[in-house]
Amino acid sequence: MRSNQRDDSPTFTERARRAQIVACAIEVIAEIGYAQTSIRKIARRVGVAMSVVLYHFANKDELVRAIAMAAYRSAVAAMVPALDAEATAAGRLRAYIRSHVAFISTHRTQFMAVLDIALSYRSATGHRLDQLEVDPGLHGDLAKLDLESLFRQGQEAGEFRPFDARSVAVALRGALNNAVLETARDPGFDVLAYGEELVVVFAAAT
Amino acid sequence: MRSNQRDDSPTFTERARRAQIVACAIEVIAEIGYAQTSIRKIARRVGVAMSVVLYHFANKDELVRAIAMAAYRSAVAAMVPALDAEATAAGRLRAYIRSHVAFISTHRTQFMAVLDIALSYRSATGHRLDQLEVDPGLHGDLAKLDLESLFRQGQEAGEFRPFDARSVAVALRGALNNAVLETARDPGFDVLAYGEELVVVFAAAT
DNA sequence: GGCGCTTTAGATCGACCGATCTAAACTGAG
DNA sequence: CTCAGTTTAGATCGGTCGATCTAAAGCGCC
Repeated sequence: MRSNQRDDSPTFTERARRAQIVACAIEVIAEIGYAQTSIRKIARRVGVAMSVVLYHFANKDELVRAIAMAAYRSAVAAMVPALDAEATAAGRLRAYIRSHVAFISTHRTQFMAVLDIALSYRSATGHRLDQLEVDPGLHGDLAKLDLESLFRQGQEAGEFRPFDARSVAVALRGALNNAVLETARDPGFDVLAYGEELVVVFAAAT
Repeated sequence: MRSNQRDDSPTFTERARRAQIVACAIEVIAEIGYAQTSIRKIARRVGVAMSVVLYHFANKDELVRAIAMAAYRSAVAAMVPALDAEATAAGRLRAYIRSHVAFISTHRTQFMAVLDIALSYRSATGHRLDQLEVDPGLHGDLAKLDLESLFRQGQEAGEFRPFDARSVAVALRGALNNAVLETARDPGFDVLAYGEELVVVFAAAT
């Protein structure tokens, strides 16, 4: 029976299974790619019937959302403290790049899976999604990771030259995401050294 | 009957159909994404039976290869002359960025389709492909578009500071590819202005 | 120890996939 | 006009997909 709390608290089994399914789904996506990943293959990896996965997640979209949520939570936990420790915009930019590549190197499969989802996912009408949906509680912390406003703050404080904030943000995000793809292509790629090059490049650029 | 040439010259119908199918495939991929694109949907867009597509292309892979070939050919035709007109490595870097973003803005759907393929495509074992296969005849010109060796040449000539050529190449490729994704997310994104920002950023960085 | 909720396996559904086959329609040279 | 080669439409194949349903098994509480 459920606990005597209000009826919204999940069972122990429920939470463990969901976490197990999410973990296995991340592995499968990182291995064979999101496009080739099916609920059947995830269930096979977990070692249960496919109906079990769809019992714990209403449909495929909800499973994908849970994967993204888990990744965002760990990324925020790794990066936000590093940014909060910096007083200047230039310092926060360095911390953003360094904590980002550090997260990539320590959470490789998780990041690859989420990036693959973000690049592959389309709505029913074929539109890409701007951002994977996350819990409302994460929005505040996610705002701290908005590069464009970080650049603007640095410009207002006179730390940065007056470049186009959006363009440089797009460029840096592209450079960071490409680090994940490069790691997928060549597992020996040194992501941390790459991050230090980015620190130099974007320090000179701003 | 076929022409009196040796038997490898395609019919007029053959070449026209292949070109038509490739063009429609690019449209479909750009609209709904490579993952959701099927031979059936391409055939529907062309207005023929699915078997017609598979009559002109042995299988899906050969069709994808033809799409990539067409895109590479037009990209090489647009970018290589711009690079050849420059005498210095710094000039070639500027020409690379400017001709690249110009190509993106003039061949948007084509570039989006090929990038989508490159990001989505996996081998049977799940590995990404490093590079889409192209005609041997294109390899020479494609080598001129290798950013890493461009950076190395500039360093040997003393034009560039001694940064890690591969890292900066990965960063620039990521920044340029992200321009295509940003355009997909926001059709109003000014790719040419973005390119000028990149010229400034990577001039300062090198 | 039996009851009720949770969780499971397995069968099944309709849909779409890439690929193949057959036969008909088309086309141009003789 | 005839006929061989080219190109087409349409049916069909085996397979995988996400989703649903049913019935049984598991399990904590009384």
